[in-house]
Amino acid sequence: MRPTVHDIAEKAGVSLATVDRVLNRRKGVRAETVLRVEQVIASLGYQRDLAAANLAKSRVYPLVFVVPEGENSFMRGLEMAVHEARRRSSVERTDIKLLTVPPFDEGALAGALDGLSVEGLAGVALVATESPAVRRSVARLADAGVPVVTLVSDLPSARRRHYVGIDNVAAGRTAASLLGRFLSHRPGKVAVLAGSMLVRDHVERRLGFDQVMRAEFTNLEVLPVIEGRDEAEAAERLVGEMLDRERDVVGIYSLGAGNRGLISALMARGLNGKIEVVAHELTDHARQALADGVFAAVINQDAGHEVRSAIRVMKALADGVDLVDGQERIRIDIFLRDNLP
Amino acid sequence: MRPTVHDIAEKAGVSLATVDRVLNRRKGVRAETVLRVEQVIASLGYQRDLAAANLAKSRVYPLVFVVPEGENSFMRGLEMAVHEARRRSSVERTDIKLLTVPPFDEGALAGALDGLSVEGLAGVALVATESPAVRRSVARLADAGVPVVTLVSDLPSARRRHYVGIDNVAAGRTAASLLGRFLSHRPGKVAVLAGSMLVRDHVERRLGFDQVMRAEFTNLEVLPVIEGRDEAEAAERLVGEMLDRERDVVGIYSLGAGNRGLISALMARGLNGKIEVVAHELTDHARQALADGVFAAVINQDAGHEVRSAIRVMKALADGVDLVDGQERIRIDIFLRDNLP
DNA sequence: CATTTTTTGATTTACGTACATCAGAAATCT
DNA sequence: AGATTTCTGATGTACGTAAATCAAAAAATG
Repeated sequence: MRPTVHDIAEKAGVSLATVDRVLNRRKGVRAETVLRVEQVIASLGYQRDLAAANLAKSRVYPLVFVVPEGENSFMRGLEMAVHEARRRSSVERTDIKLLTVPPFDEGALAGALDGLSVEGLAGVALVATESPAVRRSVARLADAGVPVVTLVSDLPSARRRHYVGIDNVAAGRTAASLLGRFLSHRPGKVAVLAGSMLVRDHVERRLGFDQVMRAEFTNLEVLPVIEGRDEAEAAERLVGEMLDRERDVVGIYSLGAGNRGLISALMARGLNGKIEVVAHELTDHARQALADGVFAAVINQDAGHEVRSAIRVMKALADGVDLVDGQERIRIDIFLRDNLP
Repeated sequence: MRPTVHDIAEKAGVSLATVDRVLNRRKGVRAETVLRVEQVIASLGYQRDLAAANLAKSRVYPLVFVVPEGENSFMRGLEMAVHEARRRSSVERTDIKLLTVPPFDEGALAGALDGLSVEGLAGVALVATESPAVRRSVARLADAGVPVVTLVSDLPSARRRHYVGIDNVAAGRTAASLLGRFLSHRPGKVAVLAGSMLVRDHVERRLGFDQVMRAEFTNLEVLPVIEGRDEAEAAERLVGEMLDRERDVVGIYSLGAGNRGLISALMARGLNGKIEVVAHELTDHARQALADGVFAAVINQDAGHEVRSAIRVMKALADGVDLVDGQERIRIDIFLRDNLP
């Protein structure tokens, strides 16, 4: 049997009220007594029963998710996952608010964060855009004692408590490794399509991709990055121009969300299947492209997992409880035509 | 606010005791009254507060894991994951027993299951070996109302309630797809090293592998399966003989646990890096082989995830609660040299 | 109709914690 | 020393459910 507050009170020779005061850091206890009680707590290895505590407090966890709006399918999937989680709110004692902000817009993101009333907030999860204003907004929340978690794209060294998402450098390395091996020492050029170099995940993927390309696949020349702002039209146009301009393009790494445009550009030129493409995020279009042989591989992160993980992490941080690390590591999924779920 | 038993009692015009009797299927309530109360429960959308109920009952979940013993590194990892979970027992209200049985031994497994006292058992998770005796033992547990879950290797159509593990056909297909693309239309032979065709996961992986090989990579000839019983020495000897006998072996799919033996056989002949190898399970040896370029890819299932999932599933089944499906889907991890964690 | 059996209500205790109140003890100050 | 402030104890209520007891009411039985 695990020890209870009663056991502590008895062993420390104090009343239940005093134990409660110590446990919940309420004032009105002599330092000396606090120490004695804390020693007993440690010696008994007491851990509060969170379920009982939450019951007594009628605890709910008010959480906020901030996600970029727009046509980006992955973000829409993330939003759906948040709604999904919301349906479990009564069981999980959460109260989830979802905010959407214009993509790649530091001011809007910072503004949304600053607009949050900090009162009783148990956690904030945001898809981060790199900027000083956003860092300041995160710092404000942190100062107010609100656990902040970054989602999908990190903001390292900011005062976020945790990052929920894949290792994007590793994702880029994986993409390069797959592409390089699929092209097995055939010479040629490789193009990279990104959304924007303002979001960290894209920067990191590119970094990882370049690392491996340069080190292992010297037969391939990596062309300058195309920034399609994660919009289908822009991506189609830019990729089209590149394809018309360059000769010997044998591979493309699409590390952002412009997949629909990319597919159109390839199809329009009858290059589908002739160029090896590795893309990110298993959206409907990407899935179709895989099945059709337009994409060779898709690297994915599971939005449902990420949202559930973010919720677990925010609750744990709010409660000051340990995380099960392995459980919160978001993994890189690799899909080929033959392992589509 | 979600409705409580008090709300039900009030609205149904009965006492709390009667509500309790209905909710917990105790006798002593007229059929007519039961109906009325149940209607109110449905109309209010009442859901019992599991945390409060477990608190009142001082509920613990006695669980049993049955895992094959022996040198199989993956199974040892699984065992470690169970011990890890055990450390969280007090928080998760579990009481976990771990049994090990000789591998590939139907009788031993069935015996272990039959030896379990069913009293109050909240769930059993086993790594299944295909056999009528095992099916019977599973049926006995099911009859006694104990939720049974298969782990890693399934026993479909038996009375297990859930399977926790990867889709092994998809894994085999993935392996074939990777191997085929890495060898990009080079002609040659491909060998398959399995543990035993008595365990379903190995059978299914082979099936998926053959499907894709036959359909997409006709340039490659798949050699008859080598059964190494997941033992290093046997695997080394059998693979060695195969390598000495066959010419033009360009790829190997190791779908079982004989990786150490496989690596030795390749090294001894200086074939490391010359033959593309796709293997299963990211053990220490496999990791090293990946880093050294002996293995091209490793397909993995995360033992920690599987154990945690099995526990969640058994608890949910014992409580008659819905699962979050997406959360319990075990994913196929693909590791290349460049995305090793 | 009386008797037995079944059903129901009322009430209480428990689970482990949170939190509030009030009185009394101990320490600190004047 | 008396007054004030700071601690501490005792006690009770609450959270939502489980479970037990006993009495009363209703129904079924003879």
